[in-house]
Amino acid sequence: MNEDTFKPKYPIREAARRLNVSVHTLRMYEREGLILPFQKETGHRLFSDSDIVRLQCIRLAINQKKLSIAGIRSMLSLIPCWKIVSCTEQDRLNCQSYSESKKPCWTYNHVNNLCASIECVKCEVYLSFQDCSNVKEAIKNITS
Amino acid sequence: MNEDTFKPKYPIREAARRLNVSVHTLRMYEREGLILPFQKETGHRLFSDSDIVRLQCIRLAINQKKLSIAGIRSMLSLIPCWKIVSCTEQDRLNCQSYSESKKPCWTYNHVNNLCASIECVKCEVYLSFQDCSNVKEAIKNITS
DNA sequence: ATAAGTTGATATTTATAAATATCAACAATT
DNA sequence: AATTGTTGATATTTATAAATATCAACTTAT
Repeated sequence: MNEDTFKPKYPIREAARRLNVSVHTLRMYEREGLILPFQKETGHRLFSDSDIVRLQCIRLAINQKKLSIAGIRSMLSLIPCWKIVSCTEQDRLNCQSYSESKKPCWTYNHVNNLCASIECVKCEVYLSFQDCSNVKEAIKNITS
Repeated sequence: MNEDTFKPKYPIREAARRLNVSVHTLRMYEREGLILPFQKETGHRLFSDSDIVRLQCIRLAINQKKLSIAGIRSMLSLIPCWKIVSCTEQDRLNCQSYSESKKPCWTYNHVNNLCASIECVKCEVYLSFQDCSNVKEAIKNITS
């Protein structure tokens, strides 16, 4: 976890090569809400080392742990983001992600709350769940 | 939710008939940790109306929401049981379910903690998650 | 210029989870 | 007695998610 862990680096083809999956698969994971890669103003994606680790966790969850993409999405939807970014009660009331729970918070278009002023791709919630099996730890931490 | 919601009633064959699945499938769900039906001293299972509802939710999760059994198990593993049954810190330290997070708490053989003196099948944690999509609500409740 | 990227759609392949269907040997229920 | 239940194992079927492979039309990078 050095200083450029989160630095956008690899074009999609290179990321796919490193993960041994197809380019299409990476776009699918994005469409499904599992990842949120950096995009240049031109629309071209650049993947960071953190993204690679995140994707390795996703691959592990699918191939070894036998979770479906929907299952991973459901797990990520349980991250108590409102505690991590310190939402006010009013923020929560205005948050679709808080009231629903079908998609990870970073897949929503946030309006009228704390997250409206944050880019999800740079948000602590997204960045700290590089490893998708850490959701329970997060729940423990906020309740202790 | 009347007084006999949780009363053991239906033999496995009758439960399977009501849910339109095979008897084997119900046993599989149990082996996978998703359900915990009452068992007579003879080993014969009896399913309650609550079990039927629970199983309907499981069927919905698999067939409509596209979760795998492993995915449902992972979701249920995130229930903050230690808050629901008011574990002490020492209870938590002695709890395999707290330290791991691969199976729902009711699938563990509890020793040296609060749950050692409770039958999981009668525990509030198990009984209150009849609807497996309520995990986020539970997380919200304990953090507010 | 060539290579690599984009979106969006569609079609196919592949892998495998989910479910069913079997055994056998035995016990409990009605 | 006949039915329904138990465990445990195995084998097969079925459904479908996951992944790949295609298009086309276009844009960006080197």
